[in-house]
Amino acid sequence: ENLEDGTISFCDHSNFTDLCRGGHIPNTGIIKAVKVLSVAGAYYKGDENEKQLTRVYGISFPKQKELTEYLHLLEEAKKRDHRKLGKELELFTFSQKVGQGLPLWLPKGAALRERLENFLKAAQKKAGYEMVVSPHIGQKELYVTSGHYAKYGEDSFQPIKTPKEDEEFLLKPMNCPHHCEIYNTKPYSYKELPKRFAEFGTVYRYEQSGELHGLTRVRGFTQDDAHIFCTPDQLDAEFKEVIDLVLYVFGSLGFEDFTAQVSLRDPDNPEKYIGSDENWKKAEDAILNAAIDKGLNYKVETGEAAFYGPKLDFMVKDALGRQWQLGTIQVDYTLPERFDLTYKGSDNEMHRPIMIHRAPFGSMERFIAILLEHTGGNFPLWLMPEQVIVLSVSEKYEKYAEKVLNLLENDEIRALADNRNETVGKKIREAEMQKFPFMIIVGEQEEKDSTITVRQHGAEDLGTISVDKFSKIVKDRISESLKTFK
RNA sequence: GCCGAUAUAGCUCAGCUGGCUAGAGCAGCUGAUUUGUAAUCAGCAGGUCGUGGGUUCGAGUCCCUCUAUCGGCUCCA
Repeated sequence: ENLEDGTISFCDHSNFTDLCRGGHIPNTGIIKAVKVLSVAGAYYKGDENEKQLTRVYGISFPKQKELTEYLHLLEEAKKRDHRKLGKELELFTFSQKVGQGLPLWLPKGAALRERLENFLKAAQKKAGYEMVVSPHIGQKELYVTSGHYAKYGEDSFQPIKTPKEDEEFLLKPMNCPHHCEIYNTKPYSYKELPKRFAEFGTVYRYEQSGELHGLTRVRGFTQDDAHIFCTPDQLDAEFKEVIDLVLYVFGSLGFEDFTAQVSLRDPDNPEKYIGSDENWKKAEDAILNAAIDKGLNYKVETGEAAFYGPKLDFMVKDALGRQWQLGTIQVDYTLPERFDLTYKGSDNEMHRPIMIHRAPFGSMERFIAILLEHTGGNFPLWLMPEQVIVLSVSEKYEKYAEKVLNLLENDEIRALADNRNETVGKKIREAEMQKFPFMIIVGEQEEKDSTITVRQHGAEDLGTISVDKFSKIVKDRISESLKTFK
């Protein structure tokens, strides 16, 4: 039942016949090295309303050696897990009391976030964005207007009541409606467009409990959000400029292995989407054209669009090969209509602007998680919470260590000193484990000659040099890795 | 939300088929040591064994509830 006649196939093994798409081996002698990796439930036909079956995941290799190598690789990948590294490097944590999926950012993690934000802010400023700020809650009416309430209202954090009857507020699950209202504060001429409103907006979504996953899927997160309001003539150029910005962000952070995914609507289920066929067609064409024009290596996925418009997502894999969406760009004709956004054209008539939603990181949380897994905690030098640690050979050289520290701080190098009563060996071991890019050792010889001895994490020692020379090396490395936008 | 597993000190873990005041290493504190490229030594302190209930003479250990986490599924504005 439920299978198409003529496409059904079977596999036979002596007295056993399996209904199967194919690919049975004649006997198990062919697969030498077998390992069951996990057992999990899976819905029949991938449908939540169907029964759940038990799926057994395993892998096999022609040789035991290859299996051993593969298992070793898995172990190595687990060491790069952002949940493990986040704990070890004291970047973020979770608390059962605070709540599921609500990350707490520790000082080092918060500093890292801030640096990433400033990096993007600088690029956005050059690209003509203006920063705006919107509140964390909004009246239910706002989301009824946007259509989000009808689509997600039941499955969201429920409305907040006030002493006043019939008054209801929702925790902000996205920033777009707010930005539409910001656009709506005054009339625009076509000469003023595009308007580009950017905000690091923290949003809250009631994700299913089983879906939460470290920092990659959480219930409270900050989007590096912006909405561009432009004329139809400007759409192509604006969309391409956003692609350039995303590629710049990915390039600066060493993401080379990503795929672009063009998500279109499922033409067989039009009830899942809002907006006219004509506008969907226009939006989908605009995205496809931009992807082709920019020479992106993209893949089209039908039925993956957001309910209000198609999107271009930048997908990156984590340490264990699971795919995550980072950057996203979406074309939207629908919200401008729902919020009755207008501008006056050169023909002296009122027109409807087109809205582009975009977030190059996607969210700060997920981006940092994937960045952690990709770098194994060895972030680009410019992003490192602490770039240098000064290790004094004994407490006798504490003063000199402080002096070196001051010199580095004057050169805007982020450094700290370890003057504890411990052996050099121990200080080095701990600094290595904390992944400090540079370790400076100072003792009797260095103090006498006013020099420092530099050890690098994962690279050759720099030997004994002057602080000035070291500062220059650090600065050069930073400018090498961090190119400015445009 | 669903299927399955897990939860012992700040961290990583041990605790056999239920049986004395629950152990170790690291981290912490105190003291000694003043150190030259991945762990100096000694002592001390630290745990209502995730929560609530139950079975039992006796529960970290067995059963149930809830919470959180992990692997998948489904979902992802």
